[in-house]
Amino acid sequence: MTDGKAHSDDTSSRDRPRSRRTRQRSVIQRVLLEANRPLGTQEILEAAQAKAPGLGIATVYRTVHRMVEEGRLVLVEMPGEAPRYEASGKEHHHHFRCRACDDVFEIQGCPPGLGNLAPKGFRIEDHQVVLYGVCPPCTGMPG
Amino acid sequence: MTDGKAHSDDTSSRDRPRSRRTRQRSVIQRVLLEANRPLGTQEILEAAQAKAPGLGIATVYRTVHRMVEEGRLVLVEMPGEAPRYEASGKEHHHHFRCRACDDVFEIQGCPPGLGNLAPKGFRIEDHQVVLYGVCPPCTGMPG
DNA sequence: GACTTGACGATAGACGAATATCGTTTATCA
DNA sequence: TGATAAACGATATTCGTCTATCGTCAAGTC
Repeated sequence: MTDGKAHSDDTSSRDRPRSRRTRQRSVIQRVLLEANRPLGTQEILEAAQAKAPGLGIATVYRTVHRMVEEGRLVLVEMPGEAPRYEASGKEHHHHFRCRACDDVFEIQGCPPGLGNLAPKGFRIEDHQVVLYGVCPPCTGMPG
Repeated sequence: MTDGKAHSDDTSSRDRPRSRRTRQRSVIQRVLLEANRPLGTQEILEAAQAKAPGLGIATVYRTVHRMVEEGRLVLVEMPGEAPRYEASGKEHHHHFRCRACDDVFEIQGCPPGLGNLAPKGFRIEDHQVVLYGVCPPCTGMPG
């Protein structure tokens, strides 16, 4: 290691000042961890403002970045759209995007045979599957 | 039809002025149609400038948009990246993105069972698969 | 309660991508 | 070949997202 002195006892929190539990931060964290789907910054802002009026967009970005660094949140990118964030630690899964409400949902499971798709010579390290359609609420179905 | 008078003989070219065959346009079209992979605007610009020095980025955007409208090009979006474009009319396929050179390649075939992934109530209309890894040239392999 | 400083909200600025503008060039056709 | 306007290159402007700044607020601590 090159830097990281003082109270550095963990690689992932090198010399960051001690963090405080503020109302805004708790609300944003709760919103993200309780949502069972990835949220964008604007969604986070609106959901959080319902519980903490006046909360600003800068705080959303600050908190989200911090949580990503801490490993509590993962970045979810959908083609052609702004980043979303979801709680980390979940099982391997993919996403479904509703074309009616634009929400993104988690889809458990993974299609087999993905590793055999690419021709010889390609080294496959990872993959991402995105399903598009209409979610249950938007089809009028209960669930 | 509501508008479209004069020389309108095709729905897809309603009242657009007659197009001209210019050097720039031919070069851009050739670059795109001969590439066997989706290209971004910057890639298109650089490849086209090799054959038509001085060609500007505005012309790339103009030509690409026109070709998309004409149905000769389709938009290819990868998560978290700027749009790419590829020749249309190809069979259903997906893409592989090399993490070494950032190029995107076409992958024929499609994993089975994608329609069964989503839970009951979700109506699946479409899907997209993205593979990540290292392409043959970047692994040092011939092809 | 008072002090220290991390965190806040507001907002200006940065940034990359895309579009609009405009004077010049040139494809097309009589 | 000359007239017309489509297309061009350069570049200013816009746009959405994200970051930096800064004065104020308040969490944590003694």
